[in-house]
Amino acid sequence: MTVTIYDVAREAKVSMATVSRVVNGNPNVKPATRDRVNEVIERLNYRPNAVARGLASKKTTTVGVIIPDISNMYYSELARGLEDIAKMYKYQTIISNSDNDAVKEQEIFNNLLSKQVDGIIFLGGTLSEKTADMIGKSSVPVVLSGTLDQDESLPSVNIDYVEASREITHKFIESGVQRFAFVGGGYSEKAQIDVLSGIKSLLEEHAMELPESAQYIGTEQYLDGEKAYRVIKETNPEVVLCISDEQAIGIVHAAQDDGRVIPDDLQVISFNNTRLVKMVRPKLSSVMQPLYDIGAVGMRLLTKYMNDEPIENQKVVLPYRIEYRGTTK
Amino acid sequence: MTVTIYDVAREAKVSMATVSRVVNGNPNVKPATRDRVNEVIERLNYRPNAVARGLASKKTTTVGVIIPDISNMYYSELARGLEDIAKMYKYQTIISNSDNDAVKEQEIFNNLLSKQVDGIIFLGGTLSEKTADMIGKSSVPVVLSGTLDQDESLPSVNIDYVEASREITHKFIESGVQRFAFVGGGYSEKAQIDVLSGIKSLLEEHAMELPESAQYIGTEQYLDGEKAYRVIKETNPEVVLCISDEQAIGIVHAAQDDGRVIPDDLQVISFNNTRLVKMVRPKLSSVMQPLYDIGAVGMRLLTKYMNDEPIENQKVVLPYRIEYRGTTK
DNA sequence: AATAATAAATAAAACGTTTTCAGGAGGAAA
DNA sequence: TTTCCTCCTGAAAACGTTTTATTTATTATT
Repeated sequence: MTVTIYDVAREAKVSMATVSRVVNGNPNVKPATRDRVNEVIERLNYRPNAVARGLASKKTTTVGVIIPDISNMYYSELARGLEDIAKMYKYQTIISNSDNDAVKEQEIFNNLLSKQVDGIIFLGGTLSEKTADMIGKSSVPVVLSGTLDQDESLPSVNIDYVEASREITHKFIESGVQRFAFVGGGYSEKAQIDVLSGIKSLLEEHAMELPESAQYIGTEQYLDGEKAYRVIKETNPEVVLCISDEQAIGIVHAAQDDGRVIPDDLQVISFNNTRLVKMVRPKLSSVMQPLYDIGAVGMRLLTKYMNDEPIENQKVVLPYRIEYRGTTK
Repeated sequence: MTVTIYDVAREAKVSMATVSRVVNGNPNVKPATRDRVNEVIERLNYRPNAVARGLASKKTTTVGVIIPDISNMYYSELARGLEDIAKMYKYQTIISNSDNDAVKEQEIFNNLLSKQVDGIIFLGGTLSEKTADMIGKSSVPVVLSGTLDQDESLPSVNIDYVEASREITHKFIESGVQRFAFVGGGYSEKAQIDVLSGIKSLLEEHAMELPESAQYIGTEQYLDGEKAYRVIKETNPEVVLCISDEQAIGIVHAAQDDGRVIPDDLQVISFNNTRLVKMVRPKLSSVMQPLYDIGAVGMRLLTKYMNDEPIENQKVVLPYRIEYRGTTK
């Protein structure tokens, strides 16, 4: 039925080994033989069975991707970067949604190992201790894209949220802002912690503080942004730093519905930087994260591990840029 | 190093065949034996090698997904639906971006076959003749989600764009609209053709027509929407039907910048229905497509093919709902 | 208690490759 | 001519399962 390497060998009057060499571009084969084999391959329309190949060679040219939610713009952008680079290096990607749930992550991880993937990319806003443990013990290389583990010992690609947060806070303090608010939530727990610590550290330096009541942790969705506004307005903030774009937009609209003028009465800036930021009026000020690149660089790093290339930097920090658009003064 | 079925067999003092039966839940094994084997599996932390399994059984419990662009909200929503159902049926998904390019589709398809996937889901706005051909000849089942082939002979899941388009056009004609415009482009060629045919057929019934100059075909992105506005404004349309949400939002903003009031001076309605529609002001009127379900139902259909279950309907048409929000009167 | 029927277990082949090791064909060097 | 390389090629083992055909153990039937 299906044509195997054996059929090709017989037809070309060579051994399977030779066919295998031709298929894999091994130079140890006489050009004449090579041509003959290739002709037969063409004629029989032979397509190597990657499963058999994987069993024999212990390499599957497949990488696993653990992602919180592929329908989330932030992560789907990362995924695209990932996949492009994977394809460039001839890898296929098995993608699985985890909802950033430790139990599901564990399940997926085991499934991937059972499928004998050559490496794994882990995306997720939080890295639970259990998950970090599992990754640490992994027999195949794992790279974190857009996350960090507690002790930063795992290979990862990120941006520096603390620094971005400090830079923003600094700018607002300079311009005389007195009352800050913070909105986070959803998958982005790590970002949340870092951004908060950035704000707090800088406020502290200026003998200011961020009251509990000016902090809202929700679900990173648009509707949750509207909810967030109702909560934080109690502290009458002049500016709100918000992790998620969707939430930020929700806040903008809720504020407008409440009769506030953006950015005069309230300034808003977000950290996710999906394409959304330019699709609303006023345009959302945000931290430009190189989402595509975070994925792409992560995958590139993983290929290095998989091919035993030398690693200069197991922890990559990508640059960000802060763009002040319409929602800030 | 890695523990194999053979190690388990030796340790449990049974044959590999018995271990295999236990692992696969085959009932022909004495409870006592089963327990003993399971204990050993647990103790040795045995994890079956899916690659070897795939080779021996000729089933990989893996499905391929050919998708134009995972970072596109429309498709990533489908992908999430897909993957959830796949997971439910114990399948893993290899996802690959095609940009809806026939050559890439061909490449991906061959890679997937070489990986011995049990089935393939094809997503794409257009189905080129070559691609349709390839799918027709496929040795594994293929289901189209959100596309149709020319002669509608392939299994597919869709909504009826023609009907939706006619319904909308009818509503506007009733309300006295005289000048229509249409904006399409990007991956959604099939949708485009259907929506256009819907508009035209209904206009014809009312002795009206859609001039060429009121039709714009671009790239489905936000910025392209602004461009689209500049083109179609020449015909001074009262309403524009637009395939892509992003484009539609671009049109709304461009029109506003041009001093028009939405929806009084210009009404806009779109067909993609991503989460975007509720994230802009005024909220975008749109055809509510069950995106998640188109993916989910497609995958369910595929599982039926893969498991030789009886198929009632190889062509599934899912219901849509038209929601008139802020961008229409 | 003997036999038939059924259930449980095994041995070994098969799946389609890669890879290791060994060997043959030529050609160059001694 | 002999010996030594180098370059090609082939035979066969290995990869870790499932599956088929067979054997052995157990239970039911008379």
